[in-house]
Amino acid sequence: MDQLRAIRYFSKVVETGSFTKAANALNVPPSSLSRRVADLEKSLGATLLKRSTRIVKLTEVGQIYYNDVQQILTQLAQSNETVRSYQTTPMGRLSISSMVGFGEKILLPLLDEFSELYPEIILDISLSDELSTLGRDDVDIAIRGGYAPNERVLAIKLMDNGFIPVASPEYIETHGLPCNAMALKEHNGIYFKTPSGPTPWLCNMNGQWHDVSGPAIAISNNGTWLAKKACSGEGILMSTRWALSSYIESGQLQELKFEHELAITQNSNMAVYLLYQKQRYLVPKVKAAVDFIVDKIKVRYNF
Amino acid sequence: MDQLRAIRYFSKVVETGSFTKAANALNVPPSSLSRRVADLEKSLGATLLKRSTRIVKLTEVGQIYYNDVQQILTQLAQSNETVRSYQTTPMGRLSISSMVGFGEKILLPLLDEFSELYPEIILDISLSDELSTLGRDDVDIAIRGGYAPNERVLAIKLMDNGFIPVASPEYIETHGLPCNAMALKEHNGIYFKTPSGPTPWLCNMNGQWHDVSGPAIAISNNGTWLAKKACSGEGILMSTRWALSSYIESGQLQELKFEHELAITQNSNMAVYLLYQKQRYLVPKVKAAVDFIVDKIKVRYNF
DNA sequence: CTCACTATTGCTTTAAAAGCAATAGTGATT
DNA sequence: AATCACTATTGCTTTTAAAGCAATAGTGAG
Repeated sequence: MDQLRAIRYFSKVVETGSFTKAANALNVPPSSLSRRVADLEKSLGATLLKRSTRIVKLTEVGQIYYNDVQQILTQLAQSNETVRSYQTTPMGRLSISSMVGFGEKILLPLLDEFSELYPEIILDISLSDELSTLGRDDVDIAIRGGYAPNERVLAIKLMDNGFIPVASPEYIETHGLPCNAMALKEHNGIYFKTPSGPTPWLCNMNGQWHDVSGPAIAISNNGTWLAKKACSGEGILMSTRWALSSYIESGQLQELKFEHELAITQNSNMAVYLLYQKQRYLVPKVKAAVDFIVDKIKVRYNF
Repeated sequence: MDQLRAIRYFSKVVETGSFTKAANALNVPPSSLSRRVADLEKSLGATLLKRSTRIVKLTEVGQIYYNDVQQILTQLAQSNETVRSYQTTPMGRLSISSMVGFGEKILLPLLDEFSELYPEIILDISLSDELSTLGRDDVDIAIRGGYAPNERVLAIKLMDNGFIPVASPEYIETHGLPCNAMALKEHNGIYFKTPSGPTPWLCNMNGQWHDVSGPAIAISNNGTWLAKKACSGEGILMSTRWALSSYIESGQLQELKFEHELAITQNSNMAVYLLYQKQRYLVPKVKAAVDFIVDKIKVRYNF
């Protein structure tokens, strides 16, 4: 018996919920599916599917087996692809997931260049601040703010992700320059929001953490909109240096510096990481993209 | 093409290093192997094996593919077994690996009872202090001193693994009771050896670690032998409480207590863990053994 | 209670491995 | 350097297993 084929048939039946539909999807007669699945069940000595003419559903073991087998199928597919594409030119669909802000501001412009260099790679970009697992999901490369990845995943630090406070010159003129971190409590706050909530203004003075957040006038997970608000003098904003650098350079915003540095979390080593599955680095398209992104960002942003 | 069969053929060829030997092992003509492996290579578009009439060896991709595929085969075999044995009585070969000392002193007596309870389970016990990976190796259950397992492996704490210093009454009479930890430096030392070397006597005094090891008169990885030496008054021994408790109870050895506790590593939370692969808990024999061991040890040793 | 749809089964056809014998190539040995 | 022994491969036939088709039996909805 070709167990692999039987498993594929079985999976399709589970996914479509019907032998007939699965048969159409696979372009084989329903009788084949029926027979192969029956073979599989016989060889396992267990009933995987509870069938009636109207409805097909998984048994308890069937559910367990389906889950296991799904993982095995993807692993096998990946191994096959690794070998197939080994020492060939980079090509095919490359799926990249990135944090929204970083994606819009830095990654997408970079990938435009990348596409010119490797026209045979079809990019599939998802921007989201929710963290994807990078295991089950078919994401080749993920870019995330500093969190610890698991052992199968390799993480490369792309750049710092420290937050800095800024305000427009107009705002400072009107409201005065805060003389120290504590004074921020009296200022209008524009807050960046992560999936785990708005980021407070924190300050570490002599080993003690203080929350120096001022009254909020705007909260969003969209950095650009917040930066606009800051530019028009509505308040003080804390965001990442890379998100703000263009505004600072043009003079629209200016960095506020204090004796005691500000932060948005007590966890100090915040950074942007590029993540990929170690074994997938052998796939040319993945290797090409990882190398390209890491290299360009090293050159352009880590002055 | 039956890819699974092709992969099995391929693997056998790799393992035996020869098409002919593999063919004998599998009871099929060599031509079948040759053809199936060729099919596989064609479908992958890569050469997996470098053949000459005398020698067969893996190419670079072949090596990668072989490693990947090995894992997939074991996973599939395990999934199959899970289903096959689902809700049947515990039976079959159960492979357990344990630290030597713990195995001899605690586990094996326990497993004698287990065998009576589940006569259909054939036990396969390996005692070793080297740590096995529990992934590739076909070990169902492993018992190890506190180290962090990976995500797929579940760890259950069986008992503490703290080391205590002991000496025989005769030794104390002859050499005097050490008045504090520092005084140990003047005493004869009997040292337990782990794979990473002999275990020193360490003492944390006011946040500072001191090595208070005395001159060694015996070093071994065999706890029983060391305990005998300690009983005959040759020196002071540090070993685990569970290894020494019987001697202490009989009065052959007595525990030395100090103001500042002794240890053999700066890492404090030493413990004995039972490890198993999460998904394998569904296999009755594994579940039976895990439940049995954890339960018995909870009842008997965690007073 | 009937109808429509579905999974299954018996039978035939088709495809793909197994099996066997012969061939060609390679590395060690003399 | 030439032969020898052994091995992987290939051509061909046989065997096996899956595909394909048509007919059947069973079940849930209306």
